[in-house]
Amino acid sequence: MINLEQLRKIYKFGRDIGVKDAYTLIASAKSVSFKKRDMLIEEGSQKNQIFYIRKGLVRQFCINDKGEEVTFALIPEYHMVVNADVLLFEQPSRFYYEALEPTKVFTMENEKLQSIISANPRLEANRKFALRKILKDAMYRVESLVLLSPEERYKQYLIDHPDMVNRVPDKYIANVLGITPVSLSRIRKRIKNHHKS
Amino acid sequence: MINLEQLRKIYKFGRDIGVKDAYTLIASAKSVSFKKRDMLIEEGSQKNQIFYIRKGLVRQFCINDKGEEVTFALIPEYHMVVNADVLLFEQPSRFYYEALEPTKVFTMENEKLQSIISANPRLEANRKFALRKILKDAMYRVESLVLLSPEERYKQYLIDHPDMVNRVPDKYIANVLGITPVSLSRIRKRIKNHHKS
DNA sequence: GCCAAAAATTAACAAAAGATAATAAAACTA
DNA sequence: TAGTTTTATTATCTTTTGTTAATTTTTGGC
Repeated sequence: MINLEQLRKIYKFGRDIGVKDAYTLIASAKSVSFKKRDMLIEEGSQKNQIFYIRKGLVRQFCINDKGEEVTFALIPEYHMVVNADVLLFEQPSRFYYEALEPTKVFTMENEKLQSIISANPRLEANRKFALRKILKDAMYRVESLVLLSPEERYKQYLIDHPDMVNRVPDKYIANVLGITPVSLSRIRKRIKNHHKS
Repeated sequence: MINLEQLRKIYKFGRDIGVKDAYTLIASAKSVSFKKRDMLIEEGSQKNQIFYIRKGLVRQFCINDKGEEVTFALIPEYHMVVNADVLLFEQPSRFYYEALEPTKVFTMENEKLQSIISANPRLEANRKFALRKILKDAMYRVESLVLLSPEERYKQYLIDHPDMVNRVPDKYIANVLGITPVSLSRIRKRIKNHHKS
């Protein structure tokens, strides 16, 4: 059972949502737990599912032409997992979504979510809020990739996600920043040395 | 005066919009023309204006710490200009928006746009459509920056924006791709040579 | 068409990044 | 805890990029 305190925390992302509306959503959502290394979404999936991470950490990755895994995003608790391929690009998912930690989510078919929102106009504001958050994150990331050097990008990442570095291997973070693990290791060394002097 | 054919073309971006609704919007929008090098938005602006480019080309750029202009985006006709700083990040614009060609836009205060949409529920679908387009573009760009090398990124850019290369200096495109103009020149040379062999 | 300004290319060098492999450190498991 | 596996670091070498400046090419205005 979920109490009000938890509810408020869960809906941290939805600044404007009321408790009643949150209940409406949660009541219709499936609550699912994933063990470490379980897949939330497989490559090729066409299912239009939306996840909300209550607890845990999800890694979005694809397999490149050399057969290597490339981590594209690290998505922690209080964030949404939306599959852009299915939701926006109307194509099968090119990405896997894997739980890196024991992970608890609420999940719902997008169609169902949309019909619930239609039936509860107050939720519309929340949908807008969630979409804006996703857009903000994407914009912010474009900015850091275009305007910052890899080293600056890593420093900013540490500021923006201070806990992430303790939760996942560096090689995942390297991929997210668009560089190789070897290069990240060198950047870390460089920063350490500059700091000493 | 604007005829129906023009209207359909203008609203290319709004797949689902009806002619009546388009008129509602256009009737309330200001139609503005910019000469080459005019600024649509200045750095520091707090105005929450939305632009729709009917014709022309807009360059979004900022000034970096060395005082150099860095082009962040190139926005051609049939696209929206939204100032993410004001609209999403609630801060003064860090960017300039400059017309690179004689440019005609429709423009409206975001508040006004929102109230018109509230009063015309059919427009809601169009708002969603426009927002999704912006999100798609941002996501696509993140992907190309994270997963592709600069050379691959340039090749993809040529495919996605085949006309852009004839409309703007290469140095702007280099910035958009997150590389220096010198580096882009070398990439172009490399591609030309590989193609020959 | 000529001239001035802007842009693109090239050169030369330094710095950083990619690739691959070897080694060291850490994390996981039996 | 010992042993295995994974991850991080380091080394070596190649490639690419950044930086700065010189040179060539292109563009735009008169």
